[in-house]
Amino acid sequence: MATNDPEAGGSEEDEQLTLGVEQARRAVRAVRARKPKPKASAERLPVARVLVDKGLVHLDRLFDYSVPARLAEVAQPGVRVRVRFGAKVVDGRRQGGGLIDGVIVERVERSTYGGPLAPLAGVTSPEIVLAPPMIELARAVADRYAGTLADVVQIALPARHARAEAEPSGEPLVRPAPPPPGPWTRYPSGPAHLAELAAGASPRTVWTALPGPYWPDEIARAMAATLAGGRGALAVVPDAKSVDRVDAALTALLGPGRHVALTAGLGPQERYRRWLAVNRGTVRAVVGTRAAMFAPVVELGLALVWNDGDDSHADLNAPYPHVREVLAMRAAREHAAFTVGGHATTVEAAQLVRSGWARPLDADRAAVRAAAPLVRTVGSDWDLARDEAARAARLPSLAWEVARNALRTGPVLVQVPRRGYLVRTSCQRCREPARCAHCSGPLELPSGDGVLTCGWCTRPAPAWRCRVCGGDRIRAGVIGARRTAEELGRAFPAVPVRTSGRDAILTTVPDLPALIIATPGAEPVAPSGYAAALLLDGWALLTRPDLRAGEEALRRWLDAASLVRPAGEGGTLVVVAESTLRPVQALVRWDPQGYALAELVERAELNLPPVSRMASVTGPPAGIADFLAVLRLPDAVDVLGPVPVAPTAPRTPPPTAPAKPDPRAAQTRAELTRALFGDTSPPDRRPAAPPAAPPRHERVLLRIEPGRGSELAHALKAAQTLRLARAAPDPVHIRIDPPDIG
DNA sequence: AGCACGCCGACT
DNA sequence: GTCGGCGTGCTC
Repeated sequence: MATNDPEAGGSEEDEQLTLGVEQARRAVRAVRARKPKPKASAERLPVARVLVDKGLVHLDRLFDYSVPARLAEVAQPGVRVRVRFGAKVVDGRRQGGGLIDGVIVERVERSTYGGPLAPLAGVTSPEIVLAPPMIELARAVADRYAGTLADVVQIALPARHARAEAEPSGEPLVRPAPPPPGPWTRYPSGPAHLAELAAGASPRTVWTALPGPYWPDEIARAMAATLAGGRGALAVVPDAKSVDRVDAALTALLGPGRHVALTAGLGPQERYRRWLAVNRGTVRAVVGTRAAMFAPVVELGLALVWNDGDDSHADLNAPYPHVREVLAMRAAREHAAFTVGGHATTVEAAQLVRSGWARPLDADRAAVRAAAPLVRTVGSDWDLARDEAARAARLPSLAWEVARNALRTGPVLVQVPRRGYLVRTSCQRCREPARCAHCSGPLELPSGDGVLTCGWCTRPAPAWRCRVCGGDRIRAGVIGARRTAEELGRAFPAVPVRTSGRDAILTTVPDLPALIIATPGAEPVAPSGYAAALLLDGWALLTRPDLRAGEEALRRWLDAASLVRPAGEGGTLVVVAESTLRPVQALVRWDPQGYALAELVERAELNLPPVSRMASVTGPPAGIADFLAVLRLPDAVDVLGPVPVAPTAPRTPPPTAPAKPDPRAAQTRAELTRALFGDTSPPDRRPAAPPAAPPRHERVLLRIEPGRGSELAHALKAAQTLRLARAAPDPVHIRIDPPDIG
């Protein structure tokens, strides 16, 4: 067994020390006196290609090292190594160069590098942490997102913890028996789907989950069926709260110890311990939050993502891979089944069905009707509640009456939008977001009485007309806050009020009359369902400046509505939004698929993602100009902009932040900030100095026709690489599938 | 990123 | 005559 610790055994001096101090000193002197003798290399595949763990420098290159004979066996592809990097060669000998970490990507017969190879300094551990299939996946993800292999590996590999590694991982598991279908019997093809998984088949499905509390159990059963077929299963959910629910369902189904939960909240040791159990194949079922998308499940049979529209599924680290995309890539590469599930359907999921890549896994209308609450709408023509306090809370009378009745039988959920939705323009008459006639970008109204201008291509739109209703009057959106929620308490003085939001998230509430006020995503679960839910300020969600505003609003409503009792048990939902709006209609009809499909068709007509692929490039104007000059685009790429970007962070971190801030995320946010604002000099020099003009930054959007996204990513990466190689000033940031396009 | 080598001003 | 400015370039 080779020595594992490079500090103890990596250098020649140390090796000699085991012979005794005096002897060693003599040996060292002798070695130094002698001409440098080529050390014996491994006979087979004497060259290791190493991904070195060093920032931007190496771009996307691997570095070749010779494999000393003593490491020939242990230096397998996928092991962590220590190498000297940055040494200088002075008359045939290398000098200096620090020891840095790396991972062996492959072993080859000969190097393509012209110069002399340095030897591997040591193998950190014989554990194969990045087996070739995982490296190939990481490379594919890097290509898809125009990022580097090193960045993706950084996301995929947890930090090593030596003590966790020294522990045994337990015994391999026996296959469980296939689970009974349970709640899957509510879906016509549910039991058959489980049977397919258990039989080792790999169906790809877009699962529209019935409302109600059964989805964690349904996920657990799909995973258990996959285990029964002798394969592994991976489920990625948006937040720790959801992990806990699926975790509990898995434990109920399989007993303890047959699966692991991977969340950001774990300490380094426990995280690595669980990850190793997965990597070693002793545990073959994983549920986790987004970083788990790379969990090295042995013989993956099912990759599942729940609620893929939730923005915490987009990684916060460059190159910002998305769980749905990564899992789809894994399923395809590893011949595993794939499921994207949720109460809502994203446009991306609809596209998977429409393209034939996946098939729907739905319940029929009768089952939907049996499970969903009664949905009622309150449009703009509210009559305010007659009750004095409800009036003060600006509560529509319908909402007030529904809540008052429901509070006799159980808790009532009140969903209020979070603060901070931006102001953008929409049609005065029909509320359709105003879009540019040329590129479908969002129209913005500069402060004062400016001309309507496209936020993407900067074309003015003086003669705008709504493309839906033909209206020509613009309205600027404003937003309501959570103040409404506080006032609600006064409208129902006898009822306990609890809130669940960003800072203090409740997971469950008792089945007792109470008002539960929550922001989207933070809704607690009531064991027997809420008696009613009020979705307030729906229009504020809908006028958000986001391409996904409608989809997002519907998704949040459906998630909240899924916590309400079925209509048959009196469950009622009141949404305060115009009943003529498409997302509202989709909620009333409980038709998320129909909505997503219509949205997809429209996106296709407007050349918008996900039908077209988009990328954004952000940076100082000089950097953008240079980048565009260097960029060799394939034909049929639209270049939209550049436009100045507002000095705001592109996206707020998800509300699922762990108790301890993730330093990696923080680092990235700092990086992002730097990228957006340029190098901010310390502001404390002159306390009285007027605020410096914010450094200008620009963003350009690039759009390519469907099916050619990889060409765009490739071109962007090539340009970025070229600029980085010559250390061009004014670095720019590339983002594929930017989340914040108007 | 570090850390070298590289070719032009003020010093023992 | 040297020490040293950090401008360009490489790291297997």
